[in-house]
Amino acid sequence: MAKYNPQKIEKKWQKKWYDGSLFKAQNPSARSGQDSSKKEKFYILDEFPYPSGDGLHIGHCRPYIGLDIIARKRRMQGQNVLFPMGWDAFGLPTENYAIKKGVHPSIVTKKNTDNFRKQMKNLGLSFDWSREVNTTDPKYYKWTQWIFIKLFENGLAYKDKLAINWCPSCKIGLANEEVVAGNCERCGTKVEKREKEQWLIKITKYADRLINDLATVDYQQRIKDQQINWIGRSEGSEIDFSIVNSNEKIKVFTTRPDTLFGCTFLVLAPDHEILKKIKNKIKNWQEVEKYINQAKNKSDLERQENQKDKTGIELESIKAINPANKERLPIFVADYVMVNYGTGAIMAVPAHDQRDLEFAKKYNQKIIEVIDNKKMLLNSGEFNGMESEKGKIAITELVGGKKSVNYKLRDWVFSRQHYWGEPIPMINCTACGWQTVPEKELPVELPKVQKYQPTDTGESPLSAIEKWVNVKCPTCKGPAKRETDTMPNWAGSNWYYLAYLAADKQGNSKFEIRNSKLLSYWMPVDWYNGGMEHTTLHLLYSRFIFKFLWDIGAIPKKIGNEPYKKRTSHGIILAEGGVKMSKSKGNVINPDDVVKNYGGDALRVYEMFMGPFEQMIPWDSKGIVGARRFLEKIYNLALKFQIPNSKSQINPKLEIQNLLNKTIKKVGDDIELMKFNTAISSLMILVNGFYEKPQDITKENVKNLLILLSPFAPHLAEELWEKLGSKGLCSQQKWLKYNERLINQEKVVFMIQVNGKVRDKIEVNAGLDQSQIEGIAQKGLRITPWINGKQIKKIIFVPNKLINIVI
RNA sequence: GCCCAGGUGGUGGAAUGGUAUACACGAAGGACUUAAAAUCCUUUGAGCUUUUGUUCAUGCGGGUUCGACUCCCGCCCUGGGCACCA
Repeated sequence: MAKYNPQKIEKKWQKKWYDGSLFKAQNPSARSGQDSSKKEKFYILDEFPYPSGDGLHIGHCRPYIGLDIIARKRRMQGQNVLFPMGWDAFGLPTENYAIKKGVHPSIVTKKNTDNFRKQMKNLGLSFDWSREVNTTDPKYYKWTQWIFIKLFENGLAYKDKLAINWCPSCKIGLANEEVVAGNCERCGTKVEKREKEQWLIKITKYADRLINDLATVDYQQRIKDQQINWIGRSEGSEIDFSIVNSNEKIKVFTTRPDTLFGCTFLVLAPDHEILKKIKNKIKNWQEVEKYINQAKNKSDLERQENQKDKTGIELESIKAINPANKERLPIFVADYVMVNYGTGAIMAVPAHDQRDLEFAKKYNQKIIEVIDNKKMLLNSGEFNGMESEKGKIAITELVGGKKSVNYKLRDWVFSRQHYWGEPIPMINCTACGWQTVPEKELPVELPKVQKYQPTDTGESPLSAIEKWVNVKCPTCKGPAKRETDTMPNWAGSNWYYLAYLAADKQGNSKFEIRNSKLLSYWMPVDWYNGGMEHTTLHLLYSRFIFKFLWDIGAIPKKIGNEPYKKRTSHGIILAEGGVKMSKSKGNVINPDDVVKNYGGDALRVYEMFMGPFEQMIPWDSKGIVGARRFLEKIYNLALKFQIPNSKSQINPKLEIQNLLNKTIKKVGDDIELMKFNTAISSLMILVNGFYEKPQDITKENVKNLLILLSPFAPHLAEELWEKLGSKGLCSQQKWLKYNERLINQEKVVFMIQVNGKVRDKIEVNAGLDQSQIEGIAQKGLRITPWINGKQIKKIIFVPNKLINIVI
């Protein structure tokens, strides 16, 4: 008997599938002529990877395989499936490699994407390769630039000088999102603060919509929670505090205006602008200034470390007035108050705020309780006895404050001082100011440079190319200069799900983001899967950009303003022992090796079987052996039916039918729930069942097994389908429907419990009623000792399942 | 500190109110073999028991229920996210 040889089988079928464009999604125009059956569209998407030089990671494979299973099943169910793949190819590692080796980044990118594509094909992933996109292709980034222009035209892109997070190693400005615990997300170097002119995008303007519209989409709750948390909306009041003998006022933001009577001092952030205005009135200004300078030099990390030991300094000879009770309040400067949140000043209520309490104790400030344990106000003048929740409005009104909303979300820093990114399509004219590059001149292509490394001054390497930098102002034709900063990695991934709709390897130049026919047909994405680490970055950014495009009419209104109908997340794969895989630890598993040793199908089955899809899970080099064994078992089973005269039996055995129908239901349901591990387990049970009753199974049974197997191990299914002499391709067969009648067994095992403990089991015909079961149950020899001489209080009956005698 | 997800055999895990430990890995014993690998068969939560059985066990402590891994309350621990956010 021939042996299962995945290496040979897999190459053969991959060639058939990809050469035959089997997974090509049909655009509406192409369909109208020939396909009158009107298939339902299904757009399923996984995040496109950054094509690094290390090649495909074993962890990448898990989401791709999972979604491939869903895509393959939906195709078999007759849907017009769009399952595309592309490359998010701008980025630092490629640039760093280019700097080191002196090779142009586009050549490195080409090499890497070729490798990724090959690796993906080795897994039999059913991507529509005719729609492959690459963010570094000028035809692609023309539209990334176009979106920027639209943002600028609509007042959502602006330039501002601000203290940015600066990585001294990468020589690059970082968004808040790219700073992890005070360090650069990429290289781990301690981040510094540096003032720089930067482009910013007003994502904060969309903060409320980004929260509220989550109610309209089907995202895993943990994803919604994390986004809401990140945006950090909090409602409160803004209240003005006058300063004695001054016209200046200190505005504070508080979520607890009900505690205003308990406010015993104010605290300003060290860089609060009012300090400059009132410094003449501050007796100890020299000391205060010294404190301010110290605070400025503290890094974010140092501030975090000093959380418990709060420092501050009182402004001597100056007092504020509590607008509620007219008490005179001391004013402090302390670095536990942030300048960029709220108003940069707080009213301290030490009785009801932990941080204020710590500070008050250290600097001997009064502590006044204003809320009792029944959440009623006290020590609050006319408001005593009022519910604190009502007091929020009442006290805000009393002092002439107004309702206010604050967010943790910041505007999005959009400038990078690097070569390998999309040039920002802006021109600065001394006479006219910032101008957009005219649309017909897009894309602004990256010019060729000699050196790719960023400059020590922090300017982009593009700034050195005078010929490119100096241009005519599009408005007045006077001398002007191009923007030399490039866009962050996130720019190209903002809209890539739209790029797949029109992308076509041959006709890429005709690519048009505003194709309403394609948008109307394909959007929104029906199912989007990606990593949890992108929840607050890419996922939020791309939702924002889609809403913006919708607002300006680039997206047909009827589609709605959410790009993704459903969002799921996969868990990462850890190394054996539960630690992260990393090159430095030498514990990285290479998918190429696994494919070589066990086959692509075995890798697919193992990665899906290893545990719940959304859960983090360690790799187990022994686990893959089980997957391989399972496939060999199927191979050997199916070969028995190669004998040409093996005829299908007309009346297959009922038990096998029952098992098969149960499996059809279980596999189908589980795929939709991404419970791939239990789907495979049920396939194993089916195969084990076939092995136990070889005389009862038919060729038809085995063919059904192959159809169910095909999304998981498509190569093997295809090969055996052919070997059984079946027509067509297995992956193009109709998905199986189960027969409800055949799922229900004729005989059921009935549990007999006494006081909730199982004391006996009986096999009876299905559908017996309570009195019939009671009769059988009480006669049972095993039961009698338990109920003998006892009073039966109650009998619980669950049809076809159990009877519980309570004594 | 706040938000989220978890805690089940030697291991990955299954079971969402009704037979706890499916499925797989590993281990032990056996068959085949000159031998090994592969394959196949048997056993495999712990205890008591010759068997029949029976008791205990899903992080800990309570509760609801005829019945709880599952629901509720209070803890402990692990992982992820956020964090002087007023």
